[in-house]
Amino acid sequence: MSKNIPEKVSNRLTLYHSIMVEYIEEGIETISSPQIAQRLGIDDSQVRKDFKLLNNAGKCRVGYLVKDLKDSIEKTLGFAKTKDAFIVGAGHLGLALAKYDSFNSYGLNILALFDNDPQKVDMQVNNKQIFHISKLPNLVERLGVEIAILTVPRQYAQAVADFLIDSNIKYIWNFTPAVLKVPPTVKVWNENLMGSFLQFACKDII
Amino acid sequence: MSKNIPEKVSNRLTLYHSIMVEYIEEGIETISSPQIAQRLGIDDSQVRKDFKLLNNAGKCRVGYLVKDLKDSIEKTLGFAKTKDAFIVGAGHLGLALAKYDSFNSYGLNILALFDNDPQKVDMQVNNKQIFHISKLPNLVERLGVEIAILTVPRQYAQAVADFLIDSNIKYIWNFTPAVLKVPPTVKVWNENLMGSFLQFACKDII
DNA sequence: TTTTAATCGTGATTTTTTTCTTGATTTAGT
DNA sequence: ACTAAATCAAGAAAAAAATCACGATTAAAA
Repeated sequence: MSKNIPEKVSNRLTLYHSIMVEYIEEGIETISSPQIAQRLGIDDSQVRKDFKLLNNAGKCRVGYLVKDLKDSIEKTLGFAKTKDAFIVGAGHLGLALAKYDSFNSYGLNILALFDNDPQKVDMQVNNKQIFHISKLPNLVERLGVEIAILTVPRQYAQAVADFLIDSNIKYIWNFTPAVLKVPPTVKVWNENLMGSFLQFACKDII
Repeated sequence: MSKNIPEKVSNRLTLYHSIMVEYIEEGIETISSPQIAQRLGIDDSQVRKDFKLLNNAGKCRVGYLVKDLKDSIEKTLGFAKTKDAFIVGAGHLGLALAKYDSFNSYGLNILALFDNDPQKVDMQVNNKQIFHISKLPNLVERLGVEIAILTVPRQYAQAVADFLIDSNIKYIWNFTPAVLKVPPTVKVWNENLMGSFLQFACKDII
């Protein structure tokens, strides 16, 4: 991904992408920036600026080709390039993510889950096996997996993260509310469910 | 929430909050902006600016009082004010969110779940009952619930959202990848799992 | 006490992001 | 053809956010 896409932009790009998928399903071939802008409650020149970033020219009075937009969003966001990942923590959230097929169409390939609960080990979820956590280091090495999706309870988050780092995991998508301590070689992405919700709620609901 | 807290700030506030919780557990009473900044990989003056927004003064050479910071973050983000919500869609994600106890401590109170699958109806999840979706309008009215957390499959998202809106739901926290069409009286918050992940992944993993 | 180093507070600067504006283009209607 | 309306493109302007810089404060060490 040569270009450095700002967080806000990549967020909007995925929203645009969803709209493109919808338009394709409905057989609509072109879409204009005001249409999209109105749908998302943003400015239409914002939409055009974002599309320009994709090097995707529109046609005056007509708009953009839905198919082309969808393709270049996918290319820009790297959907095409599949990335393998492990889910660590086969609790409810872990299982939910394992079943979340959208990941696949967005280029994130969940290979397996890990847990320390013997009852869960060897179960299958959405064709993915749950392994005992002790098997992780070996599988990381054999499969060259760099990404872990962390869905364990908060109190174990740091200890498990340390274990993942020892096992050579390079990227942690952190769904726990803990703020992980990691060395500079490891990148953490905090999925901050409450943060984004509070922002939403605070604006209106008092 | 009188003040209009920008999205990025409220995001950082929840991260600060997690760190405060951790410090309290460890019995540490003060924390400095450089400590926090280093942990999150951001600038320390940024942290101070955010704290200033909370009207929370620090002490030179010492830092801020952890307890005070935690309290004022909670006050500012409205943790104190409990908000009731329904989860619509008792699939894996819906069940996971129903079990996610952090919601409660952040002031979001899940009252019940709804689904159209007769097999799921009347089950209990984390002390919350699953009702048939047809019961929703009545319960919205009786309990005065304004928030729905939407976790149905994408293809039903718009239809279910329309139903929620007819039932007088005012805020939709949308976990589906669909971009909902709603009237201006209804606010949608898109939880864009892939968007935030792609942003993370794009930066490094190519 | 005096010095030193860490830390705060805040105004200035820079960078990033969004919105505004204007002119060109294109389709559809006259 | 000509006109009108919608739309794109792109630069300018404005707004927002992040970073820098530095004086003031304070706790601990010399």
